[in-house]
Amino acid sequence: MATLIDVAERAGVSVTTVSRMLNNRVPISPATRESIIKAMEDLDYQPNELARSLFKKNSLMIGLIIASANNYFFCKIIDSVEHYVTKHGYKLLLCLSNNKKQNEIAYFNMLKANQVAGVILASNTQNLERYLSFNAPLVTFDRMLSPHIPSVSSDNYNGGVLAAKHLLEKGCKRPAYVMDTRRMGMHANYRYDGFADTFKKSGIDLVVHAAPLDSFITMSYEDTIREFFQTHPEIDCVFTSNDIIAAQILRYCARQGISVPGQLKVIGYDDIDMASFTSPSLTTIRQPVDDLCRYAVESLINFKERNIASMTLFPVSLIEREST
Amino acid sequence: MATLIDVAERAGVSVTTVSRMLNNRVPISPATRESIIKAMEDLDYQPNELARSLFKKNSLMIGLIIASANNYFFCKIIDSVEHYVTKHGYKLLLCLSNNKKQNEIAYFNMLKANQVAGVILASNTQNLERYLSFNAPLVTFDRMLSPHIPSVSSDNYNGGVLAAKHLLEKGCKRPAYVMDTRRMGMHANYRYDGFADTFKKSGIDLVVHAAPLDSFITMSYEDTIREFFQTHPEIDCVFTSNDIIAAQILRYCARQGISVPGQLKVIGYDDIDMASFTSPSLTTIRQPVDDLCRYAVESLINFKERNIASMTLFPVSLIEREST
DNA sequence: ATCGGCATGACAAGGGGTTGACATCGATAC
DNA sequence: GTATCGATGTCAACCCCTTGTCATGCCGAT
Repeated sequence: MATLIDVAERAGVSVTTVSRMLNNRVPISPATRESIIKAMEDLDYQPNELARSLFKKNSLMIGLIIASANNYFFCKIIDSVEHYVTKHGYKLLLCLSNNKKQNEIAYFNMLKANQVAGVILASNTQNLERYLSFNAPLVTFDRMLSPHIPSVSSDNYNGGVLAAKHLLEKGCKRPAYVMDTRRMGMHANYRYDGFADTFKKSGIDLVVHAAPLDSFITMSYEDTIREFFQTHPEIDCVFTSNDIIAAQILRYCARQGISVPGQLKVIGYDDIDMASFTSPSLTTIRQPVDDLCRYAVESLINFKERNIASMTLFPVSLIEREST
Repeated sequence: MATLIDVAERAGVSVTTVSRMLNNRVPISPATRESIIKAMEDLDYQPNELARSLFKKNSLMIGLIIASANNYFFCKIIDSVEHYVTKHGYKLLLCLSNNKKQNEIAYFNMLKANQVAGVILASNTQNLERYLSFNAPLVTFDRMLSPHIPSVSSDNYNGGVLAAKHLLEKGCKRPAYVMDTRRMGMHANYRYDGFADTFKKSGIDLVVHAAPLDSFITMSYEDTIREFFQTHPEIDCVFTSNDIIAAQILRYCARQGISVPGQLKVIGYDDIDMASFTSPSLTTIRQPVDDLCRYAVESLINFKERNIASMTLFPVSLIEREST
């Protein structure tokens, strides 16, 4: 690969001049500028980002640690984060942890070793914070690691409330909540709280059914759903902690001849694309994923002081489709 | 961040010794080794990968250029590629091009500037090769860029053959192929060829319907499907160029009261997870995506000579489910 | 006492680029 | 004619780590 020296020689100027031009540090005469540009093109020159970052003590890379790319909701996050990272001239280092603590720690150390400009942590097992030393800005997505680390998430509690109100309006009396295993620090836990609180205000208790840990990584909820229907044939509506569970419930119903929304109303969470592909299409709580991702990325990039620790919630909305 | 110098000072040895230990260049006495390890732990030291890579003239990064992470098939690729990249001690730089040539070129240059160890190109518009200068190993995924660049893909022609044979066995007489827009160099074009050739041998012609360019990025095929059914009400089976189209056809049929597989048999391509979520579940041609990705990653890592240009095809299989 | 081998140290150069200090030189202004 | 300014050059230090060369000191073998 051509280096700065090659470019300078070919353009007949000094290395300093080329470097200064590339970094906009000083006015350059049109003639010089042009000959440098010509030389760069001739040589197909790309400044070595490694050398640059080494000197500047930061690379224009942002790390995203997330459990898997096999889950449709996570894909949306990856897609959106990549978009904003690139838009701001950064690059995305993607780290898929499978939700395992040792992987998360290893990735985190790797990202530090690569001097990343920031890390978005959208995967974690509990008690991770003591392993992380914070020299790069860090923001967590959908979870709270510690009060000192900013987190972004949708307004999960309200999501639960909206779902419950909607089902109450539709006349449901025997609700259920089917969810991924509750894990400490997850904002998603508030979905349940909002949902349960709202039903309780109407004097209605609900059934809760949880999938095994980490089902969401591979999106395999079939056993959970079968089990759920076998143990709770009486329920008349179900709210799920994500659209994937809901979609699989719809499929289960189709096979078992349970009519939706006639016999059972189903409402999901997230509003992934798949929610509108199912049949019947899925009523769901929409998270503004794109906004969340943008905020996460931009808060890393604009990070100044470590003291702006906080929690940022984005509003959710109910999208009514055919399943309720 | 702590540097090598800090570690050496704290361990009471020379920088040279620490570096040599880290790089396994020389035997180190147990006592020294231990005090260095202790110092590294105390200081939470991570060797600066940038400096390391700069000296070694390569970084342990691999770039994946792909159109989007919003498409379920691409997600599988991303997931799998990340897995193998990490397994071999490399890191993944994810680049989402939206299938736009200028983005691809920009990403490619960025990857070169970051001295990546290799690039997997799974996105491209036509005639890209003249923009790429090859100092890093490159492998294309599902497309052929030029005879000099190795490509990996599934055996698409055979996939088409399998689909056609299966439908013929089921007694279909009026087949259709619904696909993404044909683009030059895509291996997926052979799906059509295999499918059409096989039906032609039985004296049967087929209807072809194509979605607008780039529909696959957002997976929006609704208009295409409506149009297709309006113009071709007579068909009795349909093969699609991917499972997402097929899933949306199933949904269309559910809404329109077209019974599957009774009135219409549907067969997809890829075997993404969603294929088993639909109702009825989807018969499809399975690609061994994980094998493809592993091969792509490992062929980059083991790359030695530029002269092993070739095309590598992986076998496909028909997964029969409920839709046929 | 001598020699060889082992573990380590000291030193310098190098990877590619950035930056500050200071010098140079031609052109413009007065 | 001199002061000024703008564009560029020269030089050295620096970012952090790696590596080759040569030196040193210690230990065990002879």
